[in-house]
Amino acid sequence: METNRYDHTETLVRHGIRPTAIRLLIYKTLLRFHDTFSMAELEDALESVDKSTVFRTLSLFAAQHLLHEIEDGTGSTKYCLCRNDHPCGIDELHCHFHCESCHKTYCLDHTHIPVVRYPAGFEVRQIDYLLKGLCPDCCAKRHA
Amino acid sequence: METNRYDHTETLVRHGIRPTAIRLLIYKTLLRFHDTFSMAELEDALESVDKSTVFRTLSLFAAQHLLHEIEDGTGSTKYCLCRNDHPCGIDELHCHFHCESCHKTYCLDHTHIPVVRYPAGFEVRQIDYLLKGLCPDCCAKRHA
DNA sequence: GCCCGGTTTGCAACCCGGTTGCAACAAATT
DNA sequence: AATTTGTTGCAACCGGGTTGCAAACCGGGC
Repeated sequence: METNRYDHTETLVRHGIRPTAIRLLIYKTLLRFHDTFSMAELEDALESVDKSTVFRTLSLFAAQHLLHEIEDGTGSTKYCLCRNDHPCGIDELHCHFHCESCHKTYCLDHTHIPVVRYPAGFEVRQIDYLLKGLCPDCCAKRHA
Repeated sequence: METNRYDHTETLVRHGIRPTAIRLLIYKTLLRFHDTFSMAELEDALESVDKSTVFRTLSLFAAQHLLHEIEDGTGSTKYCLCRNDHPCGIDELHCHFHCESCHKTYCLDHTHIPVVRYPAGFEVRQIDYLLKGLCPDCCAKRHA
């Protein structure tokens, strides 16, 4: 629908990103992922777009604070939508959960990262908080 | 000194690791790192040992809970000594700090990982807590 | 409408940390 | 000593990520 298309252009522009056709396509496609996604997953969902373009677009989106980059311990970076158009403060970040069985990484929206007391002298800019274990689906499967 | 050598054999055996010469050498060498270290750093400190041996030894040490594996967002796994000889509970884990300037990763001993309230259904086995920013050295340099 | 410079894209090649198969070797078992 | 099991080095591989380069594209000035 037209309104959507317009919204997406708007969104990119608001983040200082030139809204090319491919960028709009990539943005539209990544909205299909509700939790986090990897570059490879996005590439698969975008048969016709080159890997390097996907890579550069994701890097750009992340640099412009349209996406968060997440390390989930698998060695492959995950991405998720950011709600803000500026570098997020620690109080604006949420926790993530990585399932050791299905390897899906969840955004725990509605959580805030608890702040630990750390030694003086460190200047903290960001905190990654990653829970690991079994997700509800995999817990259920195990008992089935 | 002989006592040290004995201690190291003891340590490996206590963790269910056969104390071969190379493993003792690797263990002795990794004790030189006070915070965390990467496989590459250890390899450099061990000119004569093959990369695959270092890799397999670190994997073994981690599996036997002699080492912790840490993701610091650089994509290269870091290791640090574990004080326990069993899988650590969440209350036995400490936080880490990764300096975005010098790329050193610190163990914040004496910290405990604060536990967040997460949705029901998830079974949490482990938590990674990673602070990022500037370490004391790099803060000081910046103001110099 | 057309040209120009800067930007974006696709392709191919590369990098590098990590990982594996295999053969040689050592150590434990009989 | 012979057999079995575990360990090590070597070389090759893997895959995610990254880069150089040329072609395609876009937007502004004429």
